[in-house]
Amino acid sequence: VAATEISVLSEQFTKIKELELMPEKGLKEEEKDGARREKDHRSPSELEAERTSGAFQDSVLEEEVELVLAPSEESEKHILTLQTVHFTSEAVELQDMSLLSIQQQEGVQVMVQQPGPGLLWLEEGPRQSLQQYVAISIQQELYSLQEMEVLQFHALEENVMVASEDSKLAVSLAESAGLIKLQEGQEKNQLAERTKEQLFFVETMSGDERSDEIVLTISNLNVEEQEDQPTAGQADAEKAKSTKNQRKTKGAKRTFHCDVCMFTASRMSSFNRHMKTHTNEKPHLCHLCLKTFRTVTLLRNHVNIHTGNRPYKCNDCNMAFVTSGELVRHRRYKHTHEKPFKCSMCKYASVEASKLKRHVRSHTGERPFQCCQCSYASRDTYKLKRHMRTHSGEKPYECHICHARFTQNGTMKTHILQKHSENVPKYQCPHCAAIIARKSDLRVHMRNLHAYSATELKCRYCSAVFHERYALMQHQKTHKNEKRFKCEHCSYACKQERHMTAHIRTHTGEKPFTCLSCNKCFRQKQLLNAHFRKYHDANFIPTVYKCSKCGKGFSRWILWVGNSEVAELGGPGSGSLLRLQSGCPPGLHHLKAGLGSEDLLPGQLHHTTAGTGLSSLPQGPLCRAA
DNA sequence: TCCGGATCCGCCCTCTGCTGGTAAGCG
DNA sequence: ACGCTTACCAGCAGAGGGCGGATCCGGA
Repeated sequence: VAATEISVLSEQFTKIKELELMPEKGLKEEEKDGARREKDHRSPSELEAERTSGAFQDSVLEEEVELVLAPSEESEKHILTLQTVHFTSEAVELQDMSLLSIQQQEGVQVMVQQPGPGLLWLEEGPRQSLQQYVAISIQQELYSLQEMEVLQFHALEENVMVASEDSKLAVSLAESAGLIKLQEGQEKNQLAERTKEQLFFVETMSGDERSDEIVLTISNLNVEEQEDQPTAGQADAEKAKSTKNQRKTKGAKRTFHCDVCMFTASRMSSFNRHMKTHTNEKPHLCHLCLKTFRTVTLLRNHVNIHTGNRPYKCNDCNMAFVTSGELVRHRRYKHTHEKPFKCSMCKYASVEASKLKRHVRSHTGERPFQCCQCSYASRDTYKLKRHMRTHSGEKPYECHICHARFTQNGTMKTHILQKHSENVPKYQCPHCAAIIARKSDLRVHMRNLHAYSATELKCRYCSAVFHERYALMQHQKTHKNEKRFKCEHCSYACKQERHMTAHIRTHTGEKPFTCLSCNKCFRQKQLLNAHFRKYHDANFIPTVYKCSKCGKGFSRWILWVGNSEVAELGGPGSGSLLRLQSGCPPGLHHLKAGLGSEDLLPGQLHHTTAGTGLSSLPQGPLCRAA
């Protein structure tokens, strides 16, 4: 319990209460427990005038609760010690009209409930120690006073000159064995009628000479927040302050208006129930999770979550729900397909209003959920949450087979489908033979190869023009086997430009590749490399392929695959070997120029004589020029 | 006080589609 | 050997469906 001292004009309270207090003793008590004792001989209206003058600006609380009490600046007395304490909600009992409730737990706790005119009552539990606590809650904040024995409360109405002595509620803890209410119902009503101001000032003071009595006086109070430390409680206080129970009579029918939210009700009970929505009053406790609720019905629904009790069962399927609302919604989604919320800009309709609200953002472009780390903003909370993984690096989804991790569940499922599943669906391009694993990639394929191009796509080899890339590529393939590069100086022709470049050097005599070791020059880089390895690389061991028939060695050989394909391997040499079907050389024999294809035996290595090359071999089903 | 309907927020999911990096094929 | 092309792939965002849970309110 803190003992914060504030200066305040306080005489008014004593005048209001008409209490006889001893300033000297009050000062002592104030030093001891922060309670304030002082007289004030002015009326509430005078106080209000001073209040509105706004001179008083001292802070009351030490820590998280900072309030500014507004009465005046004249008094230098210390009025109240306030500090937030943890409040257990045990035995909080409020009635519809309750204004104040008091209870004792570990000592004494005083809880000021508002808004609403009505009762002031106190509930007291067993005293457990001499150290008493008085907790005062003003608009959800809870404050504590220490070592208080006698509590006296005084609720005052704004602009009431002097409150009746009878309206005071004096409670002696020694006497209080249970609930103590205002003693006179008539006085309660009077108080209820007159009490309009919803903020209260709580004043504590010693009650008698024995120094074991403390008087709390609750009166009107302007509670203002520190500018730099707004609190939820204060916000509610302001809301509550503006909330007035307005009973308007129109003929025989009365309506009740809430100034906070414009709610109206025709019945007092409805109005009172509504007004509870503007407070944090939640007296119904779930004993399983300690959550609190405003009504028994809400609590009952909540407890059903714990127990698994789902009383609302769907007749069309085996689903069951805790609340009727869930069942109705489920039936709309799954069975009736009723979608009452329709978009005015498109054909979209939804079961829930929130879905329509979310959908409308796709029309308006509204992105209310801003990322705090980049410029991204999303249209709903989930997308922002998902986006935040890009900053945190979180990858919550793991492939159970290869343990690769992913940021999104869908990405992981695609991964499993593509990498670890059989019979993976493929997507056939409707315009070509391409088969692509993903639909989205097929779309990319279509866009790149089959989309119409406004600009003309010219063939590299002729004057043909196309507007589709795929058609151009198909056309250019027709040039593939053409020896379209023709020598200007002889009849040589070839398919590749680089070959023609090398050939031209035979006419120009150009030998641009020079051996750094012996200055010998070559027309082609490969020839230089072979020269260098053969004559200047000490570690070079030439590979020799021997003819199985005569034992003659050769530096290169030919891979013959099946009956139709020939691939040349190996470097230039004095001759060539020919292997019919790779990896199975039961024997080797020479191939001589002019040898017939019938002499080539499958599975055998053959060779050509030096200088003849395979191009001189006869063409046939088993042997093509390579 | 209770019940049912309605509303709201939040969470998680699927489906979809685009993007950019990369490896492999090809010329 | 090199550059271009392209399918493959993970990352990421848009849109929407469905449900969980809390809350409010009218009416019985």
